[in-house]
Amino acid sequence: MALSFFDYVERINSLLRSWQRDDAELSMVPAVQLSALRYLSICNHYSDTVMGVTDYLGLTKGTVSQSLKALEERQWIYKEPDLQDKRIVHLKPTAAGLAVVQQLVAVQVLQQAVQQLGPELEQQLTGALHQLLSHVQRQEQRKSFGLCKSCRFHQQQDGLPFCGLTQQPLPVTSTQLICREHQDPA
Amino acid sequence: MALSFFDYVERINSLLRSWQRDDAELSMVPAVQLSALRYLSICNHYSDTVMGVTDYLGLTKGTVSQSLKALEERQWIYKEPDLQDKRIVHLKPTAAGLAVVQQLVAVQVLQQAVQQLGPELEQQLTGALHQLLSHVQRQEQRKSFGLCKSCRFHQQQDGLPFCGLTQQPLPVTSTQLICREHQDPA
DNA sequence: TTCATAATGTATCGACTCGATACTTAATTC
DNA sequence: GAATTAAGTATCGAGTCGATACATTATGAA
Repeated sequence: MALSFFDYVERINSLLRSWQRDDAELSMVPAVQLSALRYLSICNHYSDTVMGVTDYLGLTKGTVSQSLKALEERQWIYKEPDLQDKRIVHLKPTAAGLAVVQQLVAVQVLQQAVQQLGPELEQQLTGALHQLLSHVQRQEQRKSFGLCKSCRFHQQQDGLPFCGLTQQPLPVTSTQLICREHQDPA
Repeated sequence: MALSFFDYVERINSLLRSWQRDDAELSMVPAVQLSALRYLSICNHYSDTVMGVTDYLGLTKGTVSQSLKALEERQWIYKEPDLQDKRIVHLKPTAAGLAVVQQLVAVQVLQQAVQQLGPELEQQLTGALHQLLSHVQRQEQRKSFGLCKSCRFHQQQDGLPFCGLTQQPLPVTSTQLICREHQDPA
């Protein structure tokens, strides 16, 4: 009997915790806040809301609302009311917030370790993970949070990216970000 | 730019959280307690202590001591003092505790999804993860928590398993479990 | 042997997370 | 226009978590 995939995930999680605790600057920052901050740095303009973070992190909106409030007090994000829907607030990382994301030790160490695998193994690893999540999402009816450009609603109109779900043109930068409405092509 | 390995890990973590919260019976049980319980169900007799759990989960011993106390109150584990070292207490899952471990939805869903990948992809995935953790462990001087039988101290003596580190014979069942003293072969 | 040091584990405290509940405001539907 | 739905906030209690202090037992050196 060998270690299961679940065991590896648990092990990696423990390592992530350890790295964060050993980080002199960020050890006092709750892990959820950093996860939310990182999400906000890689999600598109349809997804940078309280509910977006809520779905992504798998928590309740009350909990998330509090963590985001803390992030705002740290001045790592700021809020911007939506122009169309007055219920919605967009959450955007500040320059300081982005700097924090880029200094996350966990991301750096993992990235370095992945690179040591070499391009083939890295390809196999992320490919298998992608497929795995795809299966899970299909079976469980969960959101996939995939890249905008890999979405079944992603289109081109007059040479510019366009979202077939919202029927709106897309900022070019959005297509490289993840979206809470993402659906794999059939 | 595609999703990074870190992104996949974060995504899987969110799913794990969601599954646990949706679990009718276990949603009230803190995730740390379940992680500790599962660890105790797959670790050998050198590792089933407060410090073993502490190292594995990447927390402090005070925190872990509390969670284990809660597990004991649920009667999912029981304590057994060490015969040689009177400071040490061994933590063993009860029958009820083992039943809980085997009903963890997260483990089941992930296992099912991995199986859908097929044997080759599964092999690639776990192989890459194993190598990845190996690199990380070497660079960061962290514990690897690998399988007893894959340890550089694992030996045979009179046809029976033997630990070269503790200089003690090993129960046959231990060799299939993970150990906090595990070291990869040079 | 004896005394200092280290290791395992527990107890307590305060800051914080997290889910549950209740609530406000705004959009949508009928 | 009323009912319903959705986004977000506020508050509360149980529990996590790190820090600190402490008790007990091992270990190692003088």
